Amino acid sequence: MPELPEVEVIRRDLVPKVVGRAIEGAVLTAPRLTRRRGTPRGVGAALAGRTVRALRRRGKLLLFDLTGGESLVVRLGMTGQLRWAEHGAGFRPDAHTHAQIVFPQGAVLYYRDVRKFGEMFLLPTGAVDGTLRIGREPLDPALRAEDLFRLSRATTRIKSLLLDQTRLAGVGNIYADEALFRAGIRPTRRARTLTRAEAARLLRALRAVLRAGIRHRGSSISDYRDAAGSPGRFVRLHRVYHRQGKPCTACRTPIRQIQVSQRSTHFCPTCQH
DNA sequence: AGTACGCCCTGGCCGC
DNA sequence: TGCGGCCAGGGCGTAC
Repeated sequence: MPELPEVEVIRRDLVPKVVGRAIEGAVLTAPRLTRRRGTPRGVGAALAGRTVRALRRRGKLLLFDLTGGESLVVRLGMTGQLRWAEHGAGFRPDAHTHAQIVFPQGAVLYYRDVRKFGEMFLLPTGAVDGTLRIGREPLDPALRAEDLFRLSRATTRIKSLLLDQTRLAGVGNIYADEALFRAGIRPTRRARTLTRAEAARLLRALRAVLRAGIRHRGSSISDYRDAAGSPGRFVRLHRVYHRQGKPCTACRTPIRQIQVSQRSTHFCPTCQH
């Protein structure tokens, strides 16, 4: 389940591999992968001959900025993986491998996605933000506590608000639960009940947990792998996610699991208010 | 407009 | 051992 930290790890791994290199050709074999409205057939062929000018991340999206003024947008969904291979070493494509982007000297970037929730499409580079209605970057220093306070003036529960990509980009189920625990805020709280002090605490906790996630190369619950195929280590440092019934790291109260907006949600009933 | 919810997809796990 | 059914959840489309 790649969220901001996992996508950032993949981005950092791939930058030295792909930036400045020309794509020789690309084959996209799963029609579902290019299901986005307006995506022409033959996206793969359209990539041939273009050079990757930059590799950026916006929320959970990877953006390959290409010569020709367009960006290849890759959304990994739940189980999407980008895997780098050189001379056939590093990854062998299997039945769940739905795309390959071929670079010079036998290097290939594979896209593998068991559940096919992910997608790929091309957008004009300058139109990415406008087209995708994507929210603020939590790690952007320009985002202030006051901004999060204003964003949270909504009746929805704070957990759902954190997951709303049009408000805040990149936060998924794991990092939302972990950030709320570290901020001492119950996931079921109505967002608009948060005080300025709580919004500030939440932003600090969110940033800390996202940075720790990147530092430990992501959270591998089941499918997440980096570009080299290695799992992340951050799952060992989770304090609530998937720890239901286990003692809270702060007070020993058993961690509870509930549903919030159809998402499994984990929290400490003693530490979070 | 803002919020809620079903659905897409597959593998893994649980219970019988 | 086999198998049906449920669960995981990111994000879109639709309903309210």
